[in-house]
Amino acid sequence: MTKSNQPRDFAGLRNLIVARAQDLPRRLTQVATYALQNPDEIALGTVASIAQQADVQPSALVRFSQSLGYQGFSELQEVFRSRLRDRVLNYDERLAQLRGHSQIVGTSALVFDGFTEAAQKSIASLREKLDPQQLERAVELLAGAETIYLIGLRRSFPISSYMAYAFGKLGVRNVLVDATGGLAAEVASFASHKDAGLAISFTPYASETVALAQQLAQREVPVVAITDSPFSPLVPIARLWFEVQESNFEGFRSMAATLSLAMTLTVAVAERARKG
Amino acid sequence: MTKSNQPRDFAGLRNLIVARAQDLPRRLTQVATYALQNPDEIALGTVASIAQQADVQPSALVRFSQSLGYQGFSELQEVFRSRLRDRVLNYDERLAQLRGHSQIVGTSALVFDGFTEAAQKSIASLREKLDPQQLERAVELLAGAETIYLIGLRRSFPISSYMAYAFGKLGVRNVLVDATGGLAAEVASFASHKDAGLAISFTPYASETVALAQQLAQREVPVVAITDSPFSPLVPIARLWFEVQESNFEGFRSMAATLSLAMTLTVAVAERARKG
DNA sequence: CAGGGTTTGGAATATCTGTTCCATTTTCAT
DNA sequence: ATGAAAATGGAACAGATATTCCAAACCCTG
Repeated sequence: MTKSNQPRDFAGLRNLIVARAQDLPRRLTQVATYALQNPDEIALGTVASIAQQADVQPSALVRFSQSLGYQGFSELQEVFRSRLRDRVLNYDERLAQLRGHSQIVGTSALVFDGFTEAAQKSIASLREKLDPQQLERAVELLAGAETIYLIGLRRSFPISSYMAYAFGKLGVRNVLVDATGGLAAEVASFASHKDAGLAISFTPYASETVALAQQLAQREVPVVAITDSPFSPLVPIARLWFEVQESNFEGFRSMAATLSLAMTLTVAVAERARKG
Repeated sequence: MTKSNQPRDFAGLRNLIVARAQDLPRRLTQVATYALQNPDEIALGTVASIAQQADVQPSALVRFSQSLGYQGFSELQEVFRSRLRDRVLNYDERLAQLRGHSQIVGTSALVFDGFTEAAQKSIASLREKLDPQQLERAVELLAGAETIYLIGLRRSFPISSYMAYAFGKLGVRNVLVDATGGLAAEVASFASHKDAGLAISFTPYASETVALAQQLAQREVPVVAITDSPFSPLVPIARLWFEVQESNFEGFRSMAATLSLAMTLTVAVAERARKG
């Protein structure tokens, strides 16, 4: 017991339970079956509530956890919770998880693993949340503009600069309002109501981005925003806005979902503009 | 208070929070923002742990819940938990299921679907192919450099500009060699063998990128390359190179995998450099 | 700038939760 | 059938948790 190889991730624990289930005492097998069939209950319930539903004593749950090598039920429950949690394991947890898998090849591999997982999760989550009609409206709005003003600084600059490049290739008139030369405000002042703006900003919202978007809005230029919360300062300014929540690893936010949305907007707008 | 219209489902609660957030006291607004941005933490954390992460007092969480009409925090938490229960599948399971069926509404949704699919595929494939030892060597090489010269134009510019931004934040000396002002060649001529270059280029390889990388290599500056084929003109120049094959949709290449690799390099290099 | 109400921090408290322990029952080898 | 070992139930306990409460700080309004 306490073999120190207790899995920290759900997949591993699942395998362990399946493997050990048959040569466990009767009550504990009962717990094992229940656990695999109701993982959400294990994750969210209390010892008492789970025991009642699984028709065992609370102590059986603790014993079950211990027989799997965990210190107590709470430790096992943490693994079930990680399955529900939209959080990429951190550095140490990742290390712990890889122990024994014998593919520890270096710390940068861990970082890579973390970032790719964060990217996958971000994209999956956006895919679930994005409202297609909202997307359609945004495309329509932007496609109708004479010129599209792209606003994205700091972390969002890669996104806006990508769009500027791609729009250029696709023959869509656009202006990348960036900070080089400090002419941003002047550039934005050329915009009219026939144009449109696309502002991208995430916590902590760069004040220049917000100011520029505001400037456009005041000139009655419709603005589409990509941001990360309903409380973003871009939201009250924007005609339409998208909420993109990126998973993060070690405090660094993935940008995969935002980039995918940006590419979508670029291509869809270009297509729409060409057709009508 | 206790208006008996407290939502029991997450969507309703979300709307309520968004609506009420602005006319709540300062601390409670802070809680509202945190709650919407970290719903999983609210669902799974304890009052103490959440309070710490949101940087408020535990009592603020209870007050927040009550001001929304709930009896206490636990009641509010139950709603956040229901959201996790309803989400039947976890990310990996969902990822597998997404393949193929997704109800598509408009044509732009189709584009979105295509791009996210391409991004997911690219990341998955890089995850399989990437050699951890190669990654480790690249990190070591770059971390040892006095200054890192970042070369990426056109389509690769978002990547290199992201790295420049992140390196800057992390205190790693770097120069983004871009085309603005036509001074690229001069900038690159400052590099010495104590520095390192990172060149990013994909088909059709921008001639300036290749030329700049070549210039660095001739000055005995070691160059790490990110490119898409063993036949890339960067390969013979580079000390080390990564092959990143991005899936494409309608001829537009995803950049998700490249971006993930770029983020990995940035963070891993910064960490390595800090340690020595 | 004074005085009212509101908001906030932080300690005190009452409740709930996981865990332990031990007497009782079951199981199984002899 | 018998005794030892393992498993089980259930109550007792220790610790953690949500909640309450009150004094201090903070805003406004007049």
